[in-house]
Amino acid sequence: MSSRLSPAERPKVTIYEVADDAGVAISTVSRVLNGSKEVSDKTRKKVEESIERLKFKPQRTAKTLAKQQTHSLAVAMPSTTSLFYVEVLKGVKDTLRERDIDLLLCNLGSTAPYQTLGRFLSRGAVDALLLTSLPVDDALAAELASLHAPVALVGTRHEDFDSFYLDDAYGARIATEHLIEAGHERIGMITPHPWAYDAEERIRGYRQALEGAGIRFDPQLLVAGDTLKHAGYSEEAGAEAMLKLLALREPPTAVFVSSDVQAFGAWAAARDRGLDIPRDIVICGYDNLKLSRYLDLTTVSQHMYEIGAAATERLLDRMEEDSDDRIDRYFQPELVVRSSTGQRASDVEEAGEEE
Amino acid sequence: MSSRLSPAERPKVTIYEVADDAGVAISTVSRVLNGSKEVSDKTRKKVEESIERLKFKPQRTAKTLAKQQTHSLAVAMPSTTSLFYVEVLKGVKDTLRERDIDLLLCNLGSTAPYQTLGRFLSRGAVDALLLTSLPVDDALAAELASLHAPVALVGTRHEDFDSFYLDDAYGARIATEHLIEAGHERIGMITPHPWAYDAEERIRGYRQALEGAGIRFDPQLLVAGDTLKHAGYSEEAGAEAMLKLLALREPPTAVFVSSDVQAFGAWAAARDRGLDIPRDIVICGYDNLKLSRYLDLTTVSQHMYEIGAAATERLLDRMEEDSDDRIDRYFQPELVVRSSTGQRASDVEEAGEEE
DNA sequence: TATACGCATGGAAGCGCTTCGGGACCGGGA
DNA sequence: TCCCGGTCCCGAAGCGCTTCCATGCGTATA
Repeated sequence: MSSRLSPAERPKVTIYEVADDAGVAISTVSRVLNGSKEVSDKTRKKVEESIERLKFKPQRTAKTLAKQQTHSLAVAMPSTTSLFYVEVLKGVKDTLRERDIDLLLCNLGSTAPYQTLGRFLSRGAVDALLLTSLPVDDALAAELASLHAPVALVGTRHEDFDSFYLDDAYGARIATEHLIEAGHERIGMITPHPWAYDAEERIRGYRQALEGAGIRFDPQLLVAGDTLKHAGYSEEAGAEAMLKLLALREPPTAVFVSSDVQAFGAWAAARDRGLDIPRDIVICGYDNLKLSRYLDLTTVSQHMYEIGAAATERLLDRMEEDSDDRIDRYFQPELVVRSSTGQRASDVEEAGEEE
Repeated sequence: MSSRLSPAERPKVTIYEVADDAGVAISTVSRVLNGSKEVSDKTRKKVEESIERLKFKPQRTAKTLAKQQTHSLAVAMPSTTSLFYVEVLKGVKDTLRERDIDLLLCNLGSTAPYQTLGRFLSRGAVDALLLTSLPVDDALAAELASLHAPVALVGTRHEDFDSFYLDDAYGARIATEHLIEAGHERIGMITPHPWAYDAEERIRGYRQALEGAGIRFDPQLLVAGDTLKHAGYSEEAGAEAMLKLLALREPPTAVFVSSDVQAFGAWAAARDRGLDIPRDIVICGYDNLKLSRYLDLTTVSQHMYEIGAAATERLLDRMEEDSDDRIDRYFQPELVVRSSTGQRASDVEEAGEEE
């Protein structure tokens, strides 16, 4: 290796050099590269040898321009590093595995989602877009349509796009019902910020469950943290909310928390107050993060991994052959009972999906 | 909006249409787009109006080909969704914020790192590459050099590239010393798989500490889990290893775990055996994941967020103006004491970085 | 043997932008 | 009045691929 040209001084090798070397036209080289069958075995072999000899690697960006497709899929989420969205991302990555497709990440941020999304919102910017947790209004729908690329929505719905979403009310209801069945009557709920678009449904489910059991809804028991980060889906906000509940004259004996992340914070806050869980207070989360199994937190599984995978699968399909019909599919949440609501854990057998 | 052409039938608008509309040459439009000052105010305004009117958005891919740069930074890590690397990723994203640079993710996977990395290893594939936890041998160094783009190494070192790495031995030593100071003598250590390239250093630090305190090293107390995923840096592996320790005739009273993730598993395993932490057994982790604060886990901070940010910063600098010198910087780990090693927590004041 | 046809290949025109060389036009100094 | 230098803009040639069309050749058909 040392006797040859160092990479830095090695002349740039393009399809032209390969064509020269093999004594064919660049169109023929291109055909070989793309596995076209209109090439005789003899020439193919010749070209392949040249490619090998020159260590030629086709430049993606040129192909991109010529074919008008980017080999990329963009994923836009409020935060690409929060535990919750990471689950979705895992689903995306695992289905993308082995495909020759670049994954582009776009943090919407909670403040100005459209701004950062903007980069992808023009024809030819990406081949497909996975958009999570962003309600789609008419203006955005028009922008998305102008992409001329498949778009999938996760966590929200719009008739023009493939939608994969959740029955939040149902999830909240089964969680609350579980607490009721465990004998609790004074049940608090920790929500994210009220303007988080998915808070409302969960509150509805919570109230449905109470109502179904003949328990009066007490507004005092419905609290949110003050920290704004991640629309209130944060450990900090969870802790703050829990402290509010504990400060009540008559604190709840059980708390349904809108997310596992908040539940972690709430748990820590209760523990710091010297409370034992589940002896002194019972906690139920929402999301079933992988971590929750190790905290032994009862929670509601939203199958985010599966949703991410399903949405990606669909996008890949449409990238190969687009179709006019739109998927509108919702995933049913599922209760996962662990010891934080009283039951001693005996469910360590859950399959761990690849990270 | 409804009276106009729908986006689908709207004619494709390129720089030519804008030039036509404004009555100038495309080169002039290009100059306006790039803020060149060789354009009179009058023409500039005219062009800007046309751009606005036609809703023109320059196509990145064309620019990419013309300028031979991709406006993208690739991050390659063993897993882009594991808690540990997510911290690094946060650092990357936060420093990239507001920059017009795409973030490409590349999962090395534990099995065939070079294969997936390959896509980026050719001239013009990406503008910069951040490579974590992958030891660089001569062959890889040559490949990286042929990128003709800045490369930063995180967690490993190579003289040809900017390197940001950690003093693993030191971190393991201060953790173990902390356990010793707390009065423990029979101290176990849970390592990842022995062939994990960073395991060795930590074991060395652990032994150094024991030695320094005159405690004999007992090979029985050095264990790893059997699960291979993530090179043993997983909850599962941590749990398995803890069970091995507990099965010893004379189990340890304190355990130093090579990573917080493993510590979570170890913690759960101990808890499931009815042990209380820290009363019955003491645990110290490594990494200081955000979550660890809520578990109240004593751990060693590796400042991964800062490292990710520093490396990205450097790459951005070199993208603007490359330099020949190479950074070789190491970060000193820091002990974070919490209640899992006996002390009652009183350190909830840690600043929470933006996720 | 002449004609038609199919296959393998070459040639050239894009894809949508950047950039360089040059030209038109204007103003000021000699 | 002439020349020179600047400013502002145009035209055209890339960037490295894909792909359509044309061409030449060999083979089957009449």
